[in-house]
Amino acid sequence: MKLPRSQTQVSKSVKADRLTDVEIKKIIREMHLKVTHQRRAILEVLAVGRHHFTAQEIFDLVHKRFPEIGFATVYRFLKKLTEYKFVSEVRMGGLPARYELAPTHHHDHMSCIECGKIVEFENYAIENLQEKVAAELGFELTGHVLELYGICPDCRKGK
Amino acid sequence: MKLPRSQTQVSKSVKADRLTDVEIKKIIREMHLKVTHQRRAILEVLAVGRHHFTAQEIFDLVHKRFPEIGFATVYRFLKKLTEYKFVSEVRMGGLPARYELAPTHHHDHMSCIECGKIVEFENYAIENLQEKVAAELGFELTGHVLELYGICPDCRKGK
DNA sequence: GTAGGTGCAAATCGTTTGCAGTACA
DNA sequence: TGTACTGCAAACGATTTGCACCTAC
Repeated sequence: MKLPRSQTQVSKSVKADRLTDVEIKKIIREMHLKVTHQRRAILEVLAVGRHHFTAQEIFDLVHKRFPEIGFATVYRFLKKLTEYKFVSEVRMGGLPARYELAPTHHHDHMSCIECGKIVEFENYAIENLQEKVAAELGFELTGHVLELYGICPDCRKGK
Repeated sequence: MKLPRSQTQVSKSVKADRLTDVEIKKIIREMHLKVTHQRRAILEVLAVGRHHFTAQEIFDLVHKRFPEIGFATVYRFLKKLTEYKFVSEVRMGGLPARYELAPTHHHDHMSCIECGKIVEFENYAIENLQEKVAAELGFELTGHVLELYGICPDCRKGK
């Protein structure tokens, strides 16, 4: 196998950036919830670009189509989605939580401590070393959390 | 195979569980702040056992000796201490932040998902790779969280 | 003496909850 | 039809801030 120049891969959205009506209904029904237009709209928003959205951002986007929607609805549904692992919740420092549609592939996060922006990455060398560390400690590795914090290109320029 | 000089170090540091008056004054003065009894009390509390305390816990403990102290003082000083890296702030989920006197050596954690045991380790290769990843993403790295989860030697045997 | 520190209370911010009305199955 | 869902507003908990009074230097 040919090794790429860098072992770090920034995940590009090779994933579909929208969910079909059928997929949306399936997700909601799997949680034993009723399919409402608010919930559909929230899932549609989450699928766009598969970014990491704050509850506020999701609210704003859904609000454009359903001006009557309330924050409570957004939070309540995000909580359910998180419980059922359909979305993953990322919290950084004191910043508002960010939500992303559960990724199909494993990845870690690099977050900007100033603006909260999150970039996904995958680094095979680090993953391998984690296995090695666990083995040296006599552990059977079952999972990990790796979050890098720093200042993103934009915020560095902005200073 | 014989394990070569491993890059993974299990930390065994024996830290003092109290700070001397001189050390406390030194810390405060390095931040260009005035030495008040409130600030001394907060540092003394943080040194006890070197646990991870919430602001509330620190407040409670200091409050026993200085019933007049306010939350604002605790938070304001913790913020300064964090800025100057004398304490590290750990935030988990939506839970209140926890503060610990900055350990002399950086370390990460490997936790057993069955018995909860935590082993500290330090792996320079991983640390270096994290720097590399951040650089590739254009970020200035300021910190990270690496938690490995798995089953410890004892629990593996026990099965 | 004076700049900086303090306690208090009110303000803020993200998030949660109670409730009365609404809509999906 | 009935129960789950919704929007609203108020409640919440952690943290921050404004301000008049103190205190270390």
